[in-house]
Amino acid sequence: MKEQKNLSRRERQIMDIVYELNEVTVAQVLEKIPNPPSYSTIRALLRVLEEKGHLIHKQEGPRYIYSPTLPREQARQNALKHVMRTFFDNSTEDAVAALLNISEDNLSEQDYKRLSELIKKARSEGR
Amino acid sequence: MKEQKNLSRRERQIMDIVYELNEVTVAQVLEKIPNPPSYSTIRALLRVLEEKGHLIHKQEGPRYIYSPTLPREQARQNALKHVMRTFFDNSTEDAVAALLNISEDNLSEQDYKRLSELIKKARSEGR
DNA sequence: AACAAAATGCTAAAAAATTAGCATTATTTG
DNA sequence: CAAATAATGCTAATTTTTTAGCATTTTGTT
Repeated sequence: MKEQKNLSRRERQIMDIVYELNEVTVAQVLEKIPNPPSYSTIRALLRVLEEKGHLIHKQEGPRYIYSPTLPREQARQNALKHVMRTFFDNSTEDAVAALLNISEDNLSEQDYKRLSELIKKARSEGR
Repeated sequence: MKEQKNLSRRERQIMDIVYELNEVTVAQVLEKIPNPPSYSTIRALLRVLEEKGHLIHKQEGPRYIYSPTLPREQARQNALKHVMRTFFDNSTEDAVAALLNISEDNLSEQDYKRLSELIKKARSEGR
């Protein structure tokens, strides 16, 4: 039950891409990396990640499609928790405030309404 | 204006500790690491991080005290943005929902009230 | 069916990260 | 103030990561 704290730099970069896209081919990973190494390199890393148990692949036509073994929901929870502890002293309020701050330009009246609903709901369910 | 995407495994681990504690000594870092390497090793890594511009140190009595060059507020924003993109498709709503989900057991009536306030405030300021 | 294109299998080398030891200097304490 | 403690300076070696090349196999196309 231990987490993927043990990822090297490139490995983490690739895992992030995998979680962003949910499923990836070698070519997709290559595209997503700014100054990418060779195709070979990506393959090697995906293979390593699979060996370590972080990815699985299925064959789809001519190519492999990789996806994470740890479901996105769990991975995102872990990620959030980590950020909460590292940067927000586990303060939900501070974290939400920062989220709103980041997003405010893109939020509609509708969105705010939904957010209020979320809190109302959590409040009632929480006790 | 580029970020600390280029941290190795240990480097990131150490930077996280630095951000969690705001200021650190070698000994503190050592304590915070589960299966820690030697004192020497931590020192070497802190030195590297300083060379790379991620940390600065001041002398305090007999020892160095390291702190991040990038202010916590900025670092936390970057971290949140990254999590948002990687795991939440940049959906503020989903992210807030996940935050509430993680925290719900620890939130008081008071806390919910404050969260509601936050949203109300953002809503009015947002336009 | 044959050829071209694109994928994987396997292997090995270069680069980077991680580690620790010894010497030296500063600080605390009895 | 002398000894012990605890810190840094410097250096070097091991391990891990990162990289890429060549061979082979599979797929798509004419």
